[in-house]
Amino acid sequence: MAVKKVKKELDTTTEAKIKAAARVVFHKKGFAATRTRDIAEEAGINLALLNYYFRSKEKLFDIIMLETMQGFLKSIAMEFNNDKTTLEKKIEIISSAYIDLLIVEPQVPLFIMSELRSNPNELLQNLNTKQIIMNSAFAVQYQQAIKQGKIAPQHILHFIMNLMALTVFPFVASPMLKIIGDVKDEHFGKLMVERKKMIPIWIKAMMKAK
Amino acid sequence: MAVKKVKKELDTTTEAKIKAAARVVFHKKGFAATRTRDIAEEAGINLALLNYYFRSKEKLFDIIMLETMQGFLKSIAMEFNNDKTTLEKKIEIISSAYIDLLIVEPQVPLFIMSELRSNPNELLQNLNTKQIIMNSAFAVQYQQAIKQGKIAPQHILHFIMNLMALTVFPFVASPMLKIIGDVKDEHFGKLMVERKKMIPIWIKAMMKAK
DNA sequence: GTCTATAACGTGATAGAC
DNA sequence: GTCTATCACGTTATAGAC
Repeated sequence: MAVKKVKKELDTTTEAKIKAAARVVFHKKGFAATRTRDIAEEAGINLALLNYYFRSKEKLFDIIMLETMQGFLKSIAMEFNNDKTTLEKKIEIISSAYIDLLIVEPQVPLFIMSELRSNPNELLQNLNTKQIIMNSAFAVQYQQAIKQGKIAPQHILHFIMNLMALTVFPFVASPMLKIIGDVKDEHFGKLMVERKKMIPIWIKAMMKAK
Repeated sequence: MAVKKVKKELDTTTEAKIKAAARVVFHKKGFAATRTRDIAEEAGINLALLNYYFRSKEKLFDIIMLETMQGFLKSIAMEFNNDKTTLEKKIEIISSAYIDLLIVEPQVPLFIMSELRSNPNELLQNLNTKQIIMNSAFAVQYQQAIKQGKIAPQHILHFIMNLMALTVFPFVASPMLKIIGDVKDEHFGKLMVERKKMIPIWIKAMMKAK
């Protein structure tokens, strides 16, 4: 059958299998600690194929890194630029969507942050999330709310830090939290679900405080 | 002079120089990405001396890791167990002390968290911070405040997560935040100082919200 | 204790048969 | 496209002179 492969089958392509495996292993161990052999094994393919399709470990990594960053920032960036929703609604949507995302792929934030630490962040410059967020519909609404005295006059970066901190940090710190708090995986999951309700409430309280 | 070295001089010992260098490099790059040669160079000593004093890269790493974790958790653990201070005062002291600490060594949390990710956490088990926090004076005060209706009935781990998130996360995520927010290092530092004042205010507002 | 030289090993990448 | 075999190199660790 010389029929062109349809999209559904893309995941079973050798190339796709390698990418999927690379994603898993890189996310779990980071660039320096993963061996190309780990990826090949995870993908169930031969080591040579990795270089055949992607030329080098680094090239493969760059692809995974870029896609991961895009996936991670896309959800905020989009909702920040949605001019149909109120400030409060945005907070609910973002934190809820993020926690759902992180329950599925809890290693992503730590992966991104630890890789960004050493890398001369050329990769990031390409993601034009930069001014997309600071000039977003959200930013406008935020400044308006301050002018109207609805929220305390705090730098918008504090807001972004706080929102991300409350949603993302527990996943980044989970190994430590599980030990400090002596919490099992299942219980930890329950706490995260609770946070979906609480974070918007907490954030709103914070924004008014001064 | 066969006089025993006094404490002040300990830092100039070869062994101490290696440890100090190892701390710097491991914190910056993590275990997998650092080469013993990097440490030797940073310490200004010969590579062979590293193995002479510490037997292996891994043994040296374990020492740094343990000391770093202890330093990082000591400050919370101590204040949590201080029964002379009120709940509110504890929050102020902890967040302020932490931010001061992190301004000096901003790489520490990311180092700890990324190394903890892969490691079978035998190291952590030794730190008996485990039940020290959950059975602390703070924990008692926290439960009392809930009973007295002073704060919303939320699992104490949520509180710990929130306090750590607000103080620690900006340092963990700083590379990303600097790009998203287009912030220079100097401005970032100013934001962190602002947070010393704000975090206790925010936390108190959150604790009452429901 | 400190150095140089080198051994022993792991890992990324490729050549070449199929 | 996929495999086996192997190269080339960097890195950890040690032997042995000083």
